Amino acid sequence: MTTAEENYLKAIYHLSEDGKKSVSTNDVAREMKTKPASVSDMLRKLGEKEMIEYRKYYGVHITEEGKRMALQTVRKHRLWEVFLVDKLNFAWDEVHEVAEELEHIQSPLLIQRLDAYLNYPKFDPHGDPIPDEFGDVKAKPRVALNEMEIDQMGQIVAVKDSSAAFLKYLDKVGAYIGARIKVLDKVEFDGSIEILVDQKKNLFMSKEVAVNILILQS
Amino acid sequence: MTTAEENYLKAIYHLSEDGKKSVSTNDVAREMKTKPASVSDMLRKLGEKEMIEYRKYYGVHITEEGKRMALQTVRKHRLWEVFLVDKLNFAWDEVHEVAEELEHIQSPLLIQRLDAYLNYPKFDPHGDPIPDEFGDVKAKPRVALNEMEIDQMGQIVAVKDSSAAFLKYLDKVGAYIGARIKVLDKVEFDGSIEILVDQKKNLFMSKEVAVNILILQS
DNA sequence: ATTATTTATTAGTCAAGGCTAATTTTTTAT
DNA sequence: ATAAAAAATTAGCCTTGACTAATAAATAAT
Repeated sequence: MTTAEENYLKAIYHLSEDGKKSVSTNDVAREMKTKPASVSDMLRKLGEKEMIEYRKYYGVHITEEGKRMALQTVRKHRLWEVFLVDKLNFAWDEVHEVAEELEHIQSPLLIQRLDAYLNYPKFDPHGDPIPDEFGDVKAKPRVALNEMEIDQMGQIVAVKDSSAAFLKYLDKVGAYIGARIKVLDKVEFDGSIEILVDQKKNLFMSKEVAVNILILQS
Repeated sequence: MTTAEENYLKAIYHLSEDGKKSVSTNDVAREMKTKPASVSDMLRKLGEKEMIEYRKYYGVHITEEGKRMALQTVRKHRLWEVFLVDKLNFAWDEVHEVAEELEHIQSPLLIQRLDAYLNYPKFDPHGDPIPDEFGDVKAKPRVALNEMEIDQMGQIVAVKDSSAAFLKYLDKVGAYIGARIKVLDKVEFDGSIEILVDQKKNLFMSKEVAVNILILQS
């Protein structure tokens, strides 16, 4: 698998995640920032390698093998993101580009060792679950609070920014890991959000705060 | 700079290190495991970019700018090697291939952070000095004991294998960091070596031991 | 000094991955 | 049901970095 193939497969995998049965050439082109003509070519190749089922003019469907490969790449990407944030003190929103390069390093041993070194993390800094070496994802995905809709409920399970200042702020306003929350209102204009904490306390916060709070939805 | 260009430049840099004024096309081809025809092509390109001075049929000479670039790649390579050994518990002789890939990740910030995280190491696990961010190499190179010639002298400055077992062995035989040594004899057949420690104690060791002892030559 | 040999370069090809332009197929709208 | 629009594919070209075969230049040997 070349780097380009890995990237296409990952894109196709992500595009199929949202329950979509088949992914169109244009979808892939948009995601990959390439032209549809280039995509057609690559789909033919990935089809021949049986990473996808490719029926001309009808989009693609990822195969089990393709999914396995894509999940390996996703695993590597997310492990590197954890490394960058936990060990090298990158901010959670600074890591994507670099991880996009690091994920293509070919060394199963490296990933195994990295995983152990990071203490087998289950989530990346954005709250997305990290597949295990077999491509299995056990953990339920977390979502940033700002991405939730009105009336949705869940539980605060983690924060992205663990700076002292941020934790202090959370403590002050009465938000804590484990708190059950419900979205009461969202302001379209600035992305600020109002939530109900533990069915008793109303809490209004800016988008800047909300993006850093991870929710396990229920 | 592409990955290929970086690799060629690094090869040319290494080949010019041994005081050679100019490096031949064949030299580069051998080092890069490519054919001379491919090298000619790349030399023309690197010449146009003024990374090297290229006179057809007369080999190349690296420019200051080329040296600067090559040293950046060397720096990245060696920092990653330290990471792999110090943090991920790779053995010093297992890291080269992976570092060869990692060195091409493009992110100055990453390298800066990695350097800090590793505590600004001055040497890689093979004893080679790590250039600073400006390409300056202050430290004198170290050499593995097995690479020294008869009658050469120096001082033990580090070990590559820092396992308890190895350190215990060194202690037992009376070798220690700081000891002054002189090579008395080398056995061609198995690479074993006999040294004089602190001008008084003869010590015979296998190649397996010698490769793990780093000497600052004098 | 001329030939032989070695070394290096050019010419032409290939695969990967991108592109544009032209064409074909599918979908949508009348 | 057919025409128009949208989507996808093919054809043909480009660049990078390899290769082989053919040629040219430099060096070595007689």
